[in-house]
Amino acid sequence: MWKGKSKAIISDFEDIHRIITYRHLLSQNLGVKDPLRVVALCDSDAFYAACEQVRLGLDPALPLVVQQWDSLIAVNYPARKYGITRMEKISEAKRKCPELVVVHVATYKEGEAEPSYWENPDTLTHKVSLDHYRRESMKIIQMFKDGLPTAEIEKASIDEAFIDFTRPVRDEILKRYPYLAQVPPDAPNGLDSPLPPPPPICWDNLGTVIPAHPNEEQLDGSSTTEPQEDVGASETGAVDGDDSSTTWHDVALSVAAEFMMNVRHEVYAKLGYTLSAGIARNKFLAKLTASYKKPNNQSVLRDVAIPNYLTPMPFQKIRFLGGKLGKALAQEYDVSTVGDLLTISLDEMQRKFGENSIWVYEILRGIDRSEVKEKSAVNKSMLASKNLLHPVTKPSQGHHWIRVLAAELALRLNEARENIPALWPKTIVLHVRHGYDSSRSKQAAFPFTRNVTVDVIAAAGDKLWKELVGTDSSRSTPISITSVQLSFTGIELAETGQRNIEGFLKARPPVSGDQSSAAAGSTKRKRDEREFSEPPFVQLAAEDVREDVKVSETSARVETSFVCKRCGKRVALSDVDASAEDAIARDMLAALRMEHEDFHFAQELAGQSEDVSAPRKIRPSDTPVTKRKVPKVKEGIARFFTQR
DNA sequence: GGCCCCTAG
DNA sequence: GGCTAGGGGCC
Repeated sequence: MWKGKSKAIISDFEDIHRIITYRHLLSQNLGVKDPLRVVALCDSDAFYAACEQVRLGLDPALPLVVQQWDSLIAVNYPARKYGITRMEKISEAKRKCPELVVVHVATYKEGEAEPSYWENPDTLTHKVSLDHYRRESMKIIQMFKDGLPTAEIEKASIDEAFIDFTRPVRDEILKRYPYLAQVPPDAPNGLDSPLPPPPPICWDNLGTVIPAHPNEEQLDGSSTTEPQEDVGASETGAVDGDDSSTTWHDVALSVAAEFMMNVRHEVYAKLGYTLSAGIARNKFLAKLTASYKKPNNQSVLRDVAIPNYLTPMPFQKIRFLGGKLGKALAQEYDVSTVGDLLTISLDEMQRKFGENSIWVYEILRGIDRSEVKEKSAVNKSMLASKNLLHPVTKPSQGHHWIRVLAAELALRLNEARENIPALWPKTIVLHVRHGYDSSRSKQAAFPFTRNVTVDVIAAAGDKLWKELVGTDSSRSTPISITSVQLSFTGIELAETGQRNIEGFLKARPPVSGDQSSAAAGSTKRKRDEREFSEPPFVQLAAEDVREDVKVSETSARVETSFVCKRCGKRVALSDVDASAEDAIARDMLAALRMEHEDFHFAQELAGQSEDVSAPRKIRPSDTPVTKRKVPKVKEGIARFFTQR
């Protein structure tokens, strides 16, 4: 029906045949409209597997997989030669390749300070940790930034980044071809005159150039095999027979390819990771181009090659069309390739799929206006989750997993704070999945605390848990919880009173009862190692876990209040909180103590005398999830400081 | 701001 | 399939 249109009509891709003028070249800020725009997508090959191979100092040629419980989460290329894929059982993979190197991903274990590599982690007691990969990822991104100081770099995921080469490439072109900097006096239209013909391009060692006309005979001599391990490559990155098709945009692509090649080599030399890259005129094409040839390769998509590259492409391979939208398109028109969809008019598409489908319409024609923009160095959210093979059936069993997840979040947040001390997660969210389908979540404001401990996080998590699933006594019907997720969202720099906050975070709080060290001047003291590296799990050890089971009438009631050594006041949990189960009440009291100390400390930093006002009962973590007015961000922080 | 859904690696 | 992350819609 819609099929049969096998050949793209060149006019569908008109946008790519723009004449490049002096004005284009000499303008600095044309943004996504820049006809010389060059974007790359660079990703790491089988990243998790590569991380383990590098970490263990193994030969990269060995077949290696990363295991997570019974399945695989990464398969390196040597292992793929045996037909091993992800989504496969370990036993199956080993059968296919007996000498397979199998590395289990690092896990946290109860009672341990940090994640580590265990022989036989137990899914009942461990949770996996991807920390090592996150750190390695940051190293690679940092090398991109160092090696390409004028390029825009956007980390797109743990193993890939977009790089906008437009600026460095323009600079380089002007350097190599200085005559372009001046509009010749005899140019017919001044700045709007076309640039002179571009020089011929030698694509050797710049990667694989995707042929413009794949069916035609290709030239020899422009072979573009990789210098690194890619000896077997027979790809001939043939340029079209006649050089007349070469444009200045091709020159730009070739310069970018040169830069990309250099950076990839640097990363390999310094970190040991092989990368694949795609270089094209925009993000979407760069992404599609990167997959042209892997691993350890880079490919270049010239503008002339766009129509024939795109037309036969199954559109569900395109970013954002891989899901429901792509499926809906395929079903609506009973088609599968980009070429098939080119016959659908914009009107038609918008009628069926809404205004926004202009985006799809353009993408199919190689147009993508999205910008490469640097993401802030810090993640906006932090999630720790655990699927439960043995579903939780009683609300009281939740506390244990909340603690485990809280411990991971504490570790990760404090690690992030080593670089950026004023990092503050504004909200904490608990997701709980019941059975297979339904999943619900609750969130609450997270207190701004100097020392984010497991206790503080777990106390907040417990509260959310109570609202989400209730308590043993409040529930008569059995439950079946198959997954628990605890996350921070809205992680940002605490922006108000920056200096105060810095001081607040850096200095060690006065130890209760230790009056001598209570002076605010103690900031000069070396940062106590314990402040950030105190293993959150230490407190989660045996007695705490045991506490879960021995909630009996006979055991003495846990403390629900404490007397502050500094102000002499008794600070108590609210009645509701105090009535919680022991283990939970304990967390909440610990959190309260933390906040109370913060209060004193902040007061001192602000230079107040101690006796002016006894700290009121501070209860940020007490903030209910709904209804009650949550204080504005600034007030939240400002509460800790008096104005000067 | 709170909660849900979609997408992707 | 498990563990993350980001963005958008809707009230």
